[in-house]
Amino acid sequence: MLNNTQIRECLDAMAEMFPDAEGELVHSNPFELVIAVLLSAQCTDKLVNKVTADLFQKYKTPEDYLAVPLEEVENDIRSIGLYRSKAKNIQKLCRTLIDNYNGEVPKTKDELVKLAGVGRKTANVVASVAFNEPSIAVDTHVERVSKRLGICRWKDSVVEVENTLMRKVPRDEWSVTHHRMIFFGRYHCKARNPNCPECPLLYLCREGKKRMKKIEV
DNA sequence: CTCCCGATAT
DNA sequence: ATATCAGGAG
Repeated sequence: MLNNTQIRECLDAMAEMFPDAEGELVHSNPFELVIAVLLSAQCTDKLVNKVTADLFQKYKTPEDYLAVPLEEVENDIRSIGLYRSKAKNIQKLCRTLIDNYNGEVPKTKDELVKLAGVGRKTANVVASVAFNEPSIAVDTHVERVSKRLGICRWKDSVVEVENTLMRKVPRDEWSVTHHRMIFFGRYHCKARNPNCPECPLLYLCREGKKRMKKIEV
């Protein structure tokens, strides 16, 4: 397990590698962001952006998604994958926004997680990006990077990873750290082929050292 | 825990 | 061919 100094070194290295890291889901308001993040489950940001380019032209409001049959929404997001549950969740979410929130996206995480298709990770992203509430959304990249480096334990749940990060990272760095960890995981510490040989954190990374030994033998 | 699921990289 | 992708619901 890394100590506080080592974790600080991780944050600094990531800041140097990805100083401008930020969310890559294209959106122009909180409602579009919720839809985009909901769609992004088990799918790349790039593909989500390709689909939402047309989707957000066609559907501007919660009412718009409810004005067409479920099958039409399914068809409009089909290429994303998991499209049946996502389409159903979108319409259900829109119904809730209209019935309970005057058609607006609620701002607190407690309210956000109650929306269909919105779990802890999506709620954290929306709260952070749309409403400037400090958050660390633990997605596949944040989880993998935290575990490889040794910031948390391999068996930790995503909630435990999130709690550990919130404890170890200063609150005013939560949102940038979250985005830098995603970039670090997406472009450098990749799931399949992590770039350990060129990693500035190799000297403290337990998984990296293990992998480098394998390569040499 | 399983299921949902198409696109893309390797 | 198969692992992986800004996960969430049942």
